[in-house]
Amino acid sequence: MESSFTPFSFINKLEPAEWHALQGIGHRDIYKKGSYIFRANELNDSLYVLLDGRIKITRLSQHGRELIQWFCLPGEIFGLSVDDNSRQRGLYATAISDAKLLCIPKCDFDQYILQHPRIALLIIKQLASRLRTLGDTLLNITSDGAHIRFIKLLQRLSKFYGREHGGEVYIDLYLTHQEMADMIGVCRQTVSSMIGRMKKHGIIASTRDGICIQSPVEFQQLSEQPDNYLQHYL
Amino acid sequence: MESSFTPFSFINKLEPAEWHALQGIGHRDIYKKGSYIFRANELNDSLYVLLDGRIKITRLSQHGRELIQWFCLPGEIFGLSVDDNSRQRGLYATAISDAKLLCIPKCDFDQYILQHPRIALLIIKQLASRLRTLGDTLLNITSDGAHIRFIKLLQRLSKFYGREHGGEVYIDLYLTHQEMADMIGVCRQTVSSMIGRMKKHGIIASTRDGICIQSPVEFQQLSEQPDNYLQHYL
DNA sequence: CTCACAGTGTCGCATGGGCGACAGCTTGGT
DNA sequence: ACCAAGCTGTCGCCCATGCGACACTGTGAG
Repeated sequence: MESSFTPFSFINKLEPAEWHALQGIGHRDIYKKGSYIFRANELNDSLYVLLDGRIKITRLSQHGRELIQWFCLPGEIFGLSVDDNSRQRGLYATAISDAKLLCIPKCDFDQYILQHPRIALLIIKQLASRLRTLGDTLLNITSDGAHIRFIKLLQRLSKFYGREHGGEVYIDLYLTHQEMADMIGVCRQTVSSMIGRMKKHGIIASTRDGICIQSPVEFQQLSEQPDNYLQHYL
Repeated sequence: MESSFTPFSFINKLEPAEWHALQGIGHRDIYKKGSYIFRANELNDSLYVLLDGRIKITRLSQHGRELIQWFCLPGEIFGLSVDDNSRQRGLYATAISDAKLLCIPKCDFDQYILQHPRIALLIIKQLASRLRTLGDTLLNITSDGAHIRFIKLLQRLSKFYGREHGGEVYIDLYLTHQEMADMIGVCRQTVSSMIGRMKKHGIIASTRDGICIQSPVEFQQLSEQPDNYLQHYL
């Protein structure tokens, strides 16, 4: 289980000795599907490394709307964004499948970093990369209409979770329409109807197991079309 | 000039020796108002510390829409988000007033971090905090209508750049309506008319020098109202 | 097997807010 | 002092999307 991690794995980048030391300062824990690892307003000074399972990181608006910021796959580190003053983070982490975690108290982790400055560079790189991704998403959401938002969502997903096979790209991540809607800030029905029309046009296929982009090249071209073209073509 | 930095200053948190060492690995440079420090697709391996002046960090959509992600004030460090592979960052940094910078090659900075691991913790904290802010913005933009987006923008701005004086909060940052629109993904006219109506209601005052929130408490309450209430009240 | 519930497909309506247009204003350059 | 260029205020039209409603399907628990 813990042997094959994703390309974004933090663990993969550690030397065996570093990884061993890290395990020494944390403890392992198991969370059942659907349970929270942390909540927005909890006082909580831990960091987490996901060993197995899948986590979603979300925010909640005043009015109950959920925004999914990203998914963590095995090997990734998360929970870095505790605010030192309030000791809160404004985020929720929820296990979307049973999950095995390494939990590390923040103060111990800080010590660990001081002793292993190389790791600091990894963390900085990782945070910088998330910052870029999040910024992309923000740009996408403020400046594009529903169609392009959705197309770019699929592109991000396939970049992170995609698997190519015979010219098609499979996204092995089962997401409900509601969840996708929550990632791009549109309503569920809009996602449903976009998927419906894209299926009709043979651009994507969608089943219980995930979504498949049938022609990545054509799909790429779609994302470059102006919004109003898509509205009428689709 | 370089003596009084903002509360978010990176420089302020350095020991004199650390700051001295940092200056040793960088060189100073001056950018005129309106010029780019870096562009999205430039190969560029530098980090920057802003000594004096003001910088805006933006992204550009395919179709020419600009999104302002944040402003840097003196003392802050920026440009951390270079992608190691592409050596690009997808971001623009523009001097919005004449700016004095310390420019540091990334590889030297990495060495510096390895030698001063304490700094790494500062950087991590800083990035985590930006990540939180950006996530907030994203939530705000996906789940709220124009009014609340704008109100929360003013709240963020006053948190970062505000100055309290006699129960009122002054935001000493001159922004055009267009710029504010670019920060929350609405069009210029919408911002203009919201400002107009809020002025009429005596909630804010806006002049050439910035915006003033006349009653922060009342303003806070506004942000908790549902969107449709605001649409009719304002 | 069957019932309950979660997820999906699809209407139709109401409306928020984008966008063009254009008339004042400022402001800075010469 | 004057002009050009950029910023602001304000209309009005119109369309993409949100939202309620409801029927249908698939799946997991008992």
